Amino acid sequence: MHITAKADYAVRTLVELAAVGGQRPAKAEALALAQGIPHKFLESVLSDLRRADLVCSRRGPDGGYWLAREASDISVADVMRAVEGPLASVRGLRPEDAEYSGPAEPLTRVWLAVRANLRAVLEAVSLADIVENDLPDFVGELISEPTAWARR
Amino acid sequence: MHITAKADYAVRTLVELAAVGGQRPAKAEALALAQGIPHKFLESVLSDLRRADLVCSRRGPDGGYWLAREASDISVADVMRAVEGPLASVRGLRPEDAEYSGPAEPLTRVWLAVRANLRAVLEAVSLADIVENDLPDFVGELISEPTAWARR
DNA sequence: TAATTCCCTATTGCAATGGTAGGAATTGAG
DNA sequence: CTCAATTCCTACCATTGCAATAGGGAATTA
Repeated sequence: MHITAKADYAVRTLVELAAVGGQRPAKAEALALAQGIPHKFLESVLSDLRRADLVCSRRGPDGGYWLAREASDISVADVMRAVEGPLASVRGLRPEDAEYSGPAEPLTRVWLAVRANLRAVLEAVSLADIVENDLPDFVGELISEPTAWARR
Repeated sequence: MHITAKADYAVRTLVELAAVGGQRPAKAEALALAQGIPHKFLESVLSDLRRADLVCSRRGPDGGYWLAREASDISVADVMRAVEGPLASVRGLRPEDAEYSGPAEPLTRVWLAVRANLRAVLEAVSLADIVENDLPDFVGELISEPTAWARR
């Protein structure tokens, strides 16, 4: 799984938005500066996020962006799906649509399990969890095992 | 996470190899036909697998490919790492090398948890498990939950 | 020596990735 | 009404990866 720059930027930007709170709109330029993201590139990310109804925006002086929902109601999975497509795909198809013949037939279930385990993390973690630095317990348990840090 | 054609082909081919058993070498052409894979493309996949010491090969009439190890000793993770790089990366970096500042700091741990959960499936399933259609119990449990099939 | 098969290098078409540039549309302040 | 700030839109660009194809060289066996 490759987390692209776009997805990474999107999550970081929304976390930043969640951190500053929704009182006054935050400007793209300020967000870009805060997270070290190229300003014009971030603008295209933000427009994806707006089209996915994750942020609202206003133009003009005192314009900017703010979260469309509460930070606790936006998961990392929501963000990733907004900027990339589905979380998991096999040769461009959804895992359940990948069909196999012969001895490879059980493979579909392997890909489904992969997606389920991906979702288990990405859907469980909200922007609020990140801002408050209070990730779900099972996340901490997952990475406390030494194998989680093995480089391989 | 996108499972590329190359990775998909690699797993299916090795499963096919595991199914026919290691008595006589299997020819690339036959493997390609059995799994519906373009022959010349499969050859390049097989050469990746050979360089990763997952298969052995011999030329000439009665040449072909066979598994370098027992099917129970090769995991899906092994195969995917042989043809794509590391299982998980963030903007080209390993998750533990992705550094964040400010409120996004906990993100590193989220990516580590994602990788850990990916590995949990891919390292646990061996080629033998697939051929025998006897996947680990927790895989069955993962996909028995209805949310595993939600399209979203 | 001939047939078979793997092995290696090169090339191709296409889409995705990660940006950059410029200007039009909207908004608020004076 | 006008000006400045800001988002919004379209287009462009360079590099890389993806999925494949083509052709021939090297090894192996009969």
